[in-house]
Amino acid sequence: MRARTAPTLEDVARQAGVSRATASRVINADPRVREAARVAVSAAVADLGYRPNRAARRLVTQAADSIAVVVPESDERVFTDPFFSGLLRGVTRALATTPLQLVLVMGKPDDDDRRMERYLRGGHTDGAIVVSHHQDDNLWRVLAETKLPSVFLGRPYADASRLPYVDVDNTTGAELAAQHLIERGCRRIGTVTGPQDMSAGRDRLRGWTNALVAAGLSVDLVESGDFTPAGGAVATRHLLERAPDLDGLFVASDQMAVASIAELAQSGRSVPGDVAVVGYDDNTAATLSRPTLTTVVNPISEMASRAVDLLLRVMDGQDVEPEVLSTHLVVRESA
Amino acid sequence: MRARTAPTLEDVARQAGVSRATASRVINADPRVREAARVAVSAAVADLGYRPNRAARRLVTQAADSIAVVVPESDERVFTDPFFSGLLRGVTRALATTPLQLVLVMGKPDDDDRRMERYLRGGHTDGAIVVSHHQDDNLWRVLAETKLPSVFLGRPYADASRLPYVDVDNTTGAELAAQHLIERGCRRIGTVTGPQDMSAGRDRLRGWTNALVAAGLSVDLVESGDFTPAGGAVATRHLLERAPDLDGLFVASDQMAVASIAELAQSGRSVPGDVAVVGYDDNTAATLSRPTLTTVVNPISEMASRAVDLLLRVMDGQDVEPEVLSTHLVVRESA
DNA sequence: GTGAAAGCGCTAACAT
DNA sequence: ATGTTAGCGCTTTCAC
Repeated sequence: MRARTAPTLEDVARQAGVSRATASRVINADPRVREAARVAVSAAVADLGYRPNRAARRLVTQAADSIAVVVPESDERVFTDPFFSGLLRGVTRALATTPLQLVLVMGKPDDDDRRMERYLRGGHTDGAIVVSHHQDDNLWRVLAETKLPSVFLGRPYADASRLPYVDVDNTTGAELAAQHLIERGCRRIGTVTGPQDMSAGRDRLRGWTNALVAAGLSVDLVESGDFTPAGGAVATRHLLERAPDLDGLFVASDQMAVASIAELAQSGRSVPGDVAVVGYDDNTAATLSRPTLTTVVNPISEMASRAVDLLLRVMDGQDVEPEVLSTHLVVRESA
Repeated sequence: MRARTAPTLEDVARQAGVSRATASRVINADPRVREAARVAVSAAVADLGYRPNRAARRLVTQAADSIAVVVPESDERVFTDPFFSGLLRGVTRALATTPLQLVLVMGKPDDDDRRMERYLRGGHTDGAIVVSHHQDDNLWRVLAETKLPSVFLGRPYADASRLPYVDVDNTTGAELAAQHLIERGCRRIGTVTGPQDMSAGRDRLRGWTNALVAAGLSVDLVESGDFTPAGGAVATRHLLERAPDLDGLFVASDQMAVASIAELAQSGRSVPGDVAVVGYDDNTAATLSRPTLTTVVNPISEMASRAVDLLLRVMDGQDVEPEVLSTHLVVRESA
């Protein structure tokens, strides 16, 4: 009859005929243990179904055994935008092979005073991945001060942080999108941007601008969005008022692009017939949309797992370089 | 100058001029402490910015300070289906006012052997909320055996478990949907069901059947889906082959309904002109879809927070009764 | 009502 | 290479 309570390291040691310390060494892969002892302990662990008590380990190592994914956005946004689903999926998968647990920390900075900052400073995690970083977020400062190993997913707005990051080449991505529109024959091309206090938002606007300038087209049709469907709809409406002859549109996120298409339909315009539309992200919204979206791939899951790799290396004390992934366009029905 | 390391209970006690034990009592709201001591300790806590060390507390109380949300589905599904986003949002919010942490446990039972079962048996959490329960999942057995406080979100397939649950009246919801189609004048009405090894799938089929039988219509046009867009598309195609004269369709989830509409369009049929479509869930897919979806409200976030309330009470040793929420139809463009 | 002391399960010096 | 020992920060008897 197996004992009611979970087996402890003590039990393992006794059954293996060694001391607690040796058992601990085996479990933590310390090299200096005899083969025989190693085998005995491993057998005991398997037999007893031993699992180290996390709380006890944390208490003594002062490590949290977890990493935080920090998202300075409302839970509403986080749980509603496919971008974040992809993010969470990537992080979850990358963490699956480690003993690390994922702690999701979200909320606008002002939401609950400085809850996030307190959490980060509290030493509750061994590392952090910061996503959706805005210009005014002082997260990078907190992170630098606490020396908490951390990496940004998406280049931080100001490079001043000197913190490692993984990003995708948003500028080129947006250029690809705009060029596609131009090659299609569009001449009156607008854009609904992402937030201009985020590097992704700015880079995508820059890419769009680059392409239009190169083609000798006017770059006046810019309306700013905030990556939400509602914001995208408003921006599109404004664009239409300013340029009823709009024939091409680059929208900085798929979620906004879907809203744009709805607005366009509302105004009696067909897509891509009257207005060709290119989105950004290539998430579920792109394939669920009618027409399906021509869009730029934003490999969020891959970026997430790369960010985890990077973070693991930082936590290991290694020096790391930022990583920037390349991207490409996926042509579907909308343009 | 503040100390580099976080203040401990010892520090608080010293500053308040009491023993560690008394400080602990104040923090845990033990009634037997003098008012003066209570005030002194509280002041010290505030002054020092003291936060109890979770690991230490866990170690001694043997409690995990966390609850698990158990989803026997692939991470792909969980992070892709808006239903689960709503779930997570509801749980997160309900937990915000407690010191409990959320641990997401997901994966098909066979995915990683019996990882889930091990986790649940391991005593790593103080309670569990089980979502998306299938007929063959033996989770309820594990839960009953371990006596881990738990509640199902969505009635378990077999009531045998005697475990508390919160559910929504799926049968009535589906009836509402079918009745709407009937009142609209549809006479050849089909349905794409949810998985028949889940109570939600069966209840929704039952509701559809009830309504059609009551109206004297044939109930032969049933094709089973699995709540995924791909499954919904296939089922719709089959339905169309069997009944080219289909004029009404009840789809058991919004995600599948969107796929159905795409299939319908593919076959040259308009919605709602040729075929009226009603979905189920009322999540983001419903409003992002073109045409927008007429659908039945599935108040997942509310169910989630109710489930948390229920679980908290179970953890507190109280007896609880299952809760079943009512629902209603939201009429939009698709029917 | 309060303090002293034991101990939760583990790791990490420090011996040997 | 291995055992002994001392805590990590907290709660909880058990005395007083």
